[in-house]
Amino acid sequence: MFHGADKAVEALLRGQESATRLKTVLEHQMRSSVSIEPLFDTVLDSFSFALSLFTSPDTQPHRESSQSKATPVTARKSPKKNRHGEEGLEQYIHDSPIPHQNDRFTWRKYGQKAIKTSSHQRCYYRCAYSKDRNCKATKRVQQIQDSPSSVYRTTYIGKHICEVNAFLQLNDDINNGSKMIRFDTVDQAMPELVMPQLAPVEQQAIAIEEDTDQITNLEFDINDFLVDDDDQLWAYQFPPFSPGNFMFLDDISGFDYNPSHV
DNA sequence: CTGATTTGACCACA
DNA sequence: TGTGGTCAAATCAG
Repeated sequence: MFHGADKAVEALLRGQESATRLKTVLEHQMRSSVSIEPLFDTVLDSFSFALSLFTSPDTQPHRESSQSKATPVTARKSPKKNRHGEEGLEQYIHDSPIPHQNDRFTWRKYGQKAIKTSSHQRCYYRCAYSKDRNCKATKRVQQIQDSPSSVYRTTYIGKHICEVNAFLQLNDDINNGSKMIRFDTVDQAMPELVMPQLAPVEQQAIAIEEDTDQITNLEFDINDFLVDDDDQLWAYQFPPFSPGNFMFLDDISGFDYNPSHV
């Protein structure tokens, strides 16, 4: 096997788990309000991630699907300082047929400009919490290919500080007796916070009425799988959706997932 | 009324 | 000096 095989296996397991959930949702679709699109995306992303490990085991894989692709750009040819003198900010490019909007973060448009090399205008967005939480993350969206096969390029620049700040604030506010698990430190999670997320499956509560009149409550979150302290693959590759990197023990009671057993 | 978007002007860099 | 990125006032929408 190659370096990263364990990660590939985990990705495949993750895809399998999402497919199973998708099946459950589809079987009860008529009575469920849960969106299945995030689950589709999760399945596709998981398999794409695993495949990328097989095809380029020695490099940090980037996620790619039939509909879109995302490419981290860590080294700019000539890091251009912005007007505040910051340079070398991490970039992440995401190409898709539609503008990449469902990326968990809240953006505020602050500019739009015609670009000389393109017939389409470029839109500039910054984190909606840029002022409140001093978050410097920005993104640019530009159509780089005309219809019918139009392609929108979303370039994420900088790291989201807002979630960390929100987490710290939340930590101060938490005074109840709930037990938490920290998956990693804030600093460890930080480098990837700007990256596009796996299908942003928000905390969804499904109330599915079974044929047997049995009520089953399925409450899940992608991050519920980030329980392996020894291998922080998913915490690194797919940062959590909730502020900070913690979850309540109540959420994972009965959880029985251990990749090392596979 | 408030928050979000638009848009022309300004600024920094190559 | 041209180009791309950001600012901020004006405008729009809920």
